[in-house]
Amino acid sequence: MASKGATPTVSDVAERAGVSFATAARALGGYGYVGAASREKVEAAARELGYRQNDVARALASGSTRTVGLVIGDIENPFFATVSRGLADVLEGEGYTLLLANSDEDAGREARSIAALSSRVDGLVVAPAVSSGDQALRRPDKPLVVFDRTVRGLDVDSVAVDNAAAAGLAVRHLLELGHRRIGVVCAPSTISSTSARLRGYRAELKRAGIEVDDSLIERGPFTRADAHAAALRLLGRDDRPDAIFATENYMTEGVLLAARELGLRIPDDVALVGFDDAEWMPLVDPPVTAVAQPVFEIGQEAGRLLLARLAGETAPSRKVRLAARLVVRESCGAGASARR
Amino acid sequence: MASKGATPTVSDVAERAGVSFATAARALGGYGYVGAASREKVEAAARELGYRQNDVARALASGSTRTVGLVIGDIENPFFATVSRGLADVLEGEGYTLLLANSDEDAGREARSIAALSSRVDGLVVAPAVSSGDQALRRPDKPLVVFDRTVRGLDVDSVAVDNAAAAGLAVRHLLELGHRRIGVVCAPSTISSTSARLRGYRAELKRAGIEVDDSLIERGPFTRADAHAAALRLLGRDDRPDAIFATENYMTEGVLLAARELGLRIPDDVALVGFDDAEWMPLVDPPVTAVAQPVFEIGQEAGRLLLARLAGETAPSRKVRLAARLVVRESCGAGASARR
DNA sequence: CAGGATTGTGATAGCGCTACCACACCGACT
DNA sequence: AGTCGGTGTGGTAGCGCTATCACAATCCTG
Repeated sequence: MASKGATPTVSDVAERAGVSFATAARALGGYGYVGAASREKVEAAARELGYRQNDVARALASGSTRTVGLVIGDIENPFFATVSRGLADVLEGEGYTLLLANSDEDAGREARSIAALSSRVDGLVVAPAVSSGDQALRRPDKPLVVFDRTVRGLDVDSVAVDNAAAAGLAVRHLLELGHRRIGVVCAPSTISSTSARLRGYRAELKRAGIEVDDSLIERGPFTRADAHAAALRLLGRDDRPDAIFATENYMTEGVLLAARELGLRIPDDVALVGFDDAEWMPLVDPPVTAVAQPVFEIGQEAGRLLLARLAGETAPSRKVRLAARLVVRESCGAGASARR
Repeated sequence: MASKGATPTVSDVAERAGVSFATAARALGGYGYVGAASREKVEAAARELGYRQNDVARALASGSTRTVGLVIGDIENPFFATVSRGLADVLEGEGYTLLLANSDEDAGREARSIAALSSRVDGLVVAPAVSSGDQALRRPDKPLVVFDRTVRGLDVDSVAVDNAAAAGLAVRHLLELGHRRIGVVCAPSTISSTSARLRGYRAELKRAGIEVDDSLIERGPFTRADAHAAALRLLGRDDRPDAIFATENYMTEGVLLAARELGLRIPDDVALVGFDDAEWMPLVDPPVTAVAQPVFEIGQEAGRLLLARLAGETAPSRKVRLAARLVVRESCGAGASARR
């Protein structure tokens, strides 16, 4: 073994440096006592041999992988992409790496991903696809942080905006501008953030004395294509609503696309308020009004919560609630000031 | 040890099933011979104990992690997000997991990510930030596939579109519509795909008998903010170009934003052709004409190349070149007709 | 019915590290 | 001098698996 062409191990370095395996391991691993002279010899030998430590072996021996698993619905969704960036931002600062798994918003795939990941990570960050949760989530043998959505009866750290209140913001804006028949294009309400947004929508209508018409709520699975189809159904009706609340960015895209195909003008024929802001929203015609979540911060906060647990914190679970804000542009008929 | 509260190991299962460690390991690991009776006993015991195999230990013992590392500039960039989706699509089918690292388009961070990842993955997929490459890339002890960009003198599998030709497509379109002074907003040309696109741009102008004016080429680092600033510089000039070629989606966003701020109408005051299509491009005012890369397929192809190497293929390196196509919408002044 | 192939089982040597222990040495106290 | 804490070093037991061996039992096949 040893020396040949393969990647050098601690033993190889030790031999070359003329010290014991234990000493080389300490110098290389950065633990325990090592004299200055030995350390230098070891470092020189490591450099000459091109030694690189084996993280897998280290993980097995130490019981810590320095890796965090992230399970999300879809990395192509800018919301998740940005969250993962915020998470990576915080984690990488502490030397952790991100292991990624797409659940495709499917409970089965999510469960499998969690199972597969959990033996190779120190902690997990998950946006649970189903609010009823899953065995894998219920007995987490590793620290777990949930974001964007919650799971009934699952008492773990979580971070999200107050979705009901944020949805209220959007609906109130529509109401204030005189819209009364407000439709909704949303994801399945098995997703807790969606159902919370729906709750906020209903509450706001009720407060305004408007009866909720459930037929105005179009649900689709969590994809662009489904959102598009749902929007087409809603806007294709004879008694189409005069405003639409899209509960998520794919849904907003779908409504925009459908309106365009149907030759409907926004906001004149139908107003639109979205949930989740995007870089392109100021750029479309008309610029889209939307609820903006502090997405990057959600990721960062999730990272901080997890880091605290990884550091051994045992306090009761924390629920971090971040504030969302409404970014008013022109798709609801407000401030049609400048252009058009 | 054994039984207590900790996660059960193969030994625990073996003991409970009343078979030897070796037999339990084979049944659980799915290798070697195991009789039907033993297998059942082991499976029952595993179920009762809630056994879950430890991937870290398996990786150390078997020398294979069933994990692939992906090093990209920025997961928030839809291009990379989609590629990673395509990659995951192919890899997960074979039971591989994705380990993700953002390089922020920085050579140093990239090198560190590669170093950190390479001891815990079976193979790497990288979009190299710098065309001159890096030590970590040069002596890959693991299978490596690069995509989108190339590295001088690095002979490894790669997949990308023919960037020069694709850029030519965009520039020719502008030329055919009568635009002569064509500016460029691009990323640093240390990125090989950017420099290839620039090469295509120059070649196309030359072919049309137009002299290249280097002052019309604005470079910025690879961020939205820099793209915006670069676009502002270019469009703010007294002798501003009458058309712009944006070499990447962040650059396209920047140009759109800058034009809007400057009160410039597209395509009347300035035409725009982008590189990389996006869902929102049909939605903006006017709909943006852009070169569309088969992004998902790039990811899939990278996955297939890597999988082949992982399976032991030793053929000389393959360079997969995919075709890009121009999606004509209205931002260059063409077919202001319907909107197809 | 001998003799080889096939199947099932157990024992055990690592994989490349971390972490703990024992020991030796040193200067600095009583 | 005797003893003690701090320091440096080597030895080595695992971490939870995979993989290989040796061996036994069963199965063909001529």
